[in-house]
Amino acid sequence: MDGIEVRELRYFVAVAEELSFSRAAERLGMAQPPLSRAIRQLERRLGGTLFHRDTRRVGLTELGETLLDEARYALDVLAGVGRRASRAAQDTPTLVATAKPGVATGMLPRILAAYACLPGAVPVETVVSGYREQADMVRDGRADVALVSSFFDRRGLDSEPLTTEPRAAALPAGHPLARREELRCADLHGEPMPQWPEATPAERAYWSGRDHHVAETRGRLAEDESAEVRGPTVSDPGQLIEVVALGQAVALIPRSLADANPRPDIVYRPVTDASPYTISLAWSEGSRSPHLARLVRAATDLLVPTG
Amino acid sequence: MDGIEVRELRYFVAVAEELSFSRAAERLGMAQPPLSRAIRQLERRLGGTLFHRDTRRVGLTELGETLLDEARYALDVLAGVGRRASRAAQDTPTLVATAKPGVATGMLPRILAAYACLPGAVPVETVVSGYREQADMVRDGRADVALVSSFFDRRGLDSEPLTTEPRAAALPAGHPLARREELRCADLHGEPMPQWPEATPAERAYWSGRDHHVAETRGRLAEDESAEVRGPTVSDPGQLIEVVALGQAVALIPRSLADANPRPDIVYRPVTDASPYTISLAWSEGSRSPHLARLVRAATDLLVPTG
DNA sequence: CCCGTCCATACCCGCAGAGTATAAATCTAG
DNA sequence: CTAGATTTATACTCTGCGGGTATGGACGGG
Repeated sequence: MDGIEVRELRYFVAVAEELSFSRAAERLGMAQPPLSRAIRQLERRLGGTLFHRDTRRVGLTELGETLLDEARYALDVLAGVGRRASRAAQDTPTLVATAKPGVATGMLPRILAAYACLPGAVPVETVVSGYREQADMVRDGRADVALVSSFFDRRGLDSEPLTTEPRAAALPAGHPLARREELRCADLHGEPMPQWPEATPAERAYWSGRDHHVAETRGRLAEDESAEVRGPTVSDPGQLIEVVALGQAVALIPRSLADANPRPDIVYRPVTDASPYTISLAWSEGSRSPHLARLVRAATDLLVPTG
Repeated sequence: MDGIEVRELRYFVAVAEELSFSRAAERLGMAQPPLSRAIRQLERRLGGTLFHRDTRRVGLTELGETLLDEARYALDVLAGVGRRASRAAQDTPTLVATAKPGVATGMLPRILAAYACLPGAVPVETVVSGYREQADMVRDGRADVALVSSFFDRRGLDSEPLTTEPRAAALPAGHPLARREELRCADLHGEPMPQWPEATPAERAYWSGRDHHVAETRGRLAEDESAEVRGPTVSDPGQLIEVVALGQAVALIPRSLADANPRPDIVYRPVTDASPYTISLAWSEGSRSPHLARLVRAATDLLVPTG
């Protein structure tokens, strides 16, 4: 009846990810029998089974699925507490900021410069993060703040929008839609759209113009599964531009990305009803550092002139 | 270097709350020496001291203060995972909804009735919660959804606004400000305002009209410490009305509360620039139960007609 | 049909965490 | 100023639990 053990959660996540007790045990650096016992113990404590085991294959039950999600979340929170506390214990307090390479790169130095001018500013370290990794880095304490772009997973984070801009369609030069001056989301629905690897359904909806601006506020619960024509997979904006130029896809991109890539073989057309592209500053809900608060204040004062 | 132990967090919170190792040990049902050791070990792991101890008095260091906050949050998350998982393991899935007695009471039955009509609806249990306790109940898994009113601590919760209404000033009948038709927040700043017990700074700012609608979006970081005249302490809306009627204070209340209490000895005047009073449905970010999602959908469809 | 693979069971061990006794330190009372 | 009370820190012991090893048993592949 006493609270759950983190150790058990870690074990459970490992088994759920490997779908094998022996592989999970190896990954955890332990033997398999104690792992089995620990999972059994967790199941007894919860009063339900987490895995189907037919001595050959291991699969998650429905209960296991939901616990997996919750367990990951809880472990992130816990790791974040530990990391932030460790860093706060150092005698010279420091902030860590992160941003993905690309669109938002220019913004971070300006924010940090503005912050550095404030009295009592502490040193800020900048680290680059992989695509869509920023939110995780903030959640688990590897970073204090991140520049994130819509769409991102808001769980566990507070955020403040900094800039917002309309989105445009990037079309190969000869494309029929290029003749029109303005487009709407529905016009793009039959077209092949570039795919981002490991994108969530909500992210796919946003980048294909099917999110109906619901995704912005409560993405996890929103679902729009209307059929989508999937184009080639791309993993950075440069690839995306190339794919469009080759006529393999049509993309819905932020205006600034269009402006940064003027090319004769691509035409950009505003998409009037697409939800806008927003860059936000995000930080952990768990953290109440005054230094962090000042950095956030500096960023909003700089980019969202009060009015 | 390995992640933090929950046991350590529990111990730390106990000591931080009791500000005494021996009392904390008693509360935890253990002896005092192992507690001291555990805290020392935690301090070594973090690389900083958490308590000032002069063998007579124990006090939190700055690091301790921030860790206390984070630790409470993390423990809530963990407890929530455990409770939700235990409940999900029962063969008959159930949802638990909570609301404070008072303003929002009438709304919950309507939501639940609308939900109950849906196919596949599961039984919903209703529990009442103390004032401002709803968010905690959702965080630590005692409830799945809560009707919460601005202002509340959003950490760890997703929420969806259901209704929003302007706020008005409640003034004793003979009050000078009662002569004017409309007021602004600044007009109230010199007046004594009722105090809610254990209110956070952000809550005090909201109820005294000093939040500048910043509190709505990022309350934790907002601070407005301009001097406030504190009136008598009240713990429910009925008391608040009485206190105003007796001429002991002036209050900033939601319009519906004013409408529900027409009295000859109180006059209500709209406060045009006060941030509105919002009732939201809140649930844990950690949870992805489809039943919960349907309940949320039912509530929003009922109260926020799509348009 | 046999062998390999993978999970479960049985049993043992070591250590971390908890208890007891006690010292050291500081405040209070008189 | 001193004696007692209170509270944290130290020293030592012990026990329970988490982990390891060996092995059994079930299923699938060849």
